[in-house]
Amino acid sequence: MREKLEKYYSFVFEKELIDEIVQVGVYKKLRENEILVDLGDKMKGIPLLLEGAIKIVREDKNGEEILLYFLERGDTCASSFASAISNGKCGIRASAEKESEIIFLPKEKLDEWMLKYKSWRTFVIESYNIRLNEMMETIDSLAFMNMSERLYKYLTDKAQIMRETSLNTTHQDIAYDMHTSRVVISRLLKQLENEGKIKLHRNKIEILEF
Amino acid sequence: MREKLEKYYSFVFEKELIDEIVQVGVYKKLRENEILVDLGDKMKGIPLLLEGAIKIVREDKNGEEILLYFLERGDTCASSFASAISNGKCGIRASAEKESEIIFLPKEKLDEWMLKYKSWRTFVIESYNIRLNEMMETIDSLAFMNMSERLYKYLTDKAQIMRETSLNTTHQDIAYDMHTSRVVISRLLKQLENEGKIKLHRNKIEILEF
DNA sequence: ATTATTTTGTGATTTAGATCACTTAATTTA
DNA sequence: TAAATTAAGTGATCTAAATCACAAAATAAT
Repeated sequence: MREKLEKYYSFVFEKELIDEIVQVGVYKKLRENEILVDLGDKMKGIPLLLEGAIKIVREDKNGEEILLYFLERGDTCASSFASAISNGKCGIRASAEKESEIIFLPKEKLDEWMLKYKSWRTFVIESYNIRLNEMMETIDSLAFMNMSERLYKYLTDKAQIMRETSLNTTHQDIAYDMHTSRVVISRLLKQLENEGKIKLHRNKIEILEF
Repeated sequence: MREKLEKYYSFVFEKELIDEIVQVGVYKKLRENEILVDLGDKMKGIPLLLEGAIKIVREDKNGEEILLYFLERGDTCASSFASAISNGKCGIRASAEKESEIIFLPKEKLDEWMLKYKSWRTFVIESYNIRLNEMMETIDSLAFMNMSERLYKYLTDKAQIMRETSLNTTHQDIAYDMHTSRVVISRLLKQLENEGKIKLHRNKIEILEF
């Protein structure tokens, strides 16, 4: 734990803060598709992502969902932070897109560290900013882009996060994330393949052009 | 200034913090439609809203825009905070939806107060949370609602923020905010009128049902 | 190997919303 | 008061995406 923490966070946190995190943080390994936070959960702390990729989705009353963004190593879940601090409920679901490793930080420390460590304050504010910007990007795609553009962005974004040039996914899964139908995705994917941007396989999409 | 500050913020901030705000804050009155923050601006501080209503919109490269949310008294602009702290650019435009009063807080104090005042920390985190939640609501509308539902939500939300049951606006203005066309808005408004939810006038929409 | 299941492909149809083109009504300006 | 401008109404057409209804592969289960 300390090793990875230092690898990804030593340029973010002071040494003393890293020491504290090692002391109070709870290491957890998430298997693929494991749910980390569910709708309406009250958070007892926040996760610090060491390795892997976490998908954050929003769900409406009819159980339909839409992808908000992905988290990767170095990220934390701003929504959890919010929920942890204010004892409120979390309006999102977070699930591991692949095997991931996190450190769970107890909420008692969150405010304490705000006083003690400048790097923690910066990290928290930075995290919120990144998240706000991600949300704006999501709004941009929904408001200004057509399905084909959104789809291509989804594929390249996800590939980036997963650190792979191929995605192991089905058309139906993409449709869920983008809140549309499988038929639409299948047709647009075929179109992107004809344009030479991707190559389709069963359960797998190769991205040829970024 | 002190008077309004105490009226709306005395339950939020400690007395000492209010004193400091009075000392370093710059009071500003915004006339209707005045632009407070524009796309790409670097913020030298953040606005604290005393009175009025501020509209926050996002614009894409083609100059098309979409409403993100409104701010009302007691709110601050989280995007500005982000931008001010990190010296980055602001990805939004903020304009006064009606005559408003703000206090401009210099960015030098933002981090200093994080150390000194628990209430300031809470306020900053709370503001971010509120904004994240607003953004999620915006995403919900875009992803899950049809135009008619979005329109009705827009009207009732805006009326709430403006503290009026009638809105002085044109169909075209609504169309800009919702990133659609005037024709679509006109037809849906007529429909809502037929359903008895609103009453249409020239340059004015009465909301009959909330 | 045969059957069942999952994933993908594809035609046909429908629909919300976009776009075009123009009219009518209200308000402002000259 | 007449002309110009701005706001709103409305028919016609178009299109992206949704929906329905299957067929055809690929893979997994028996």
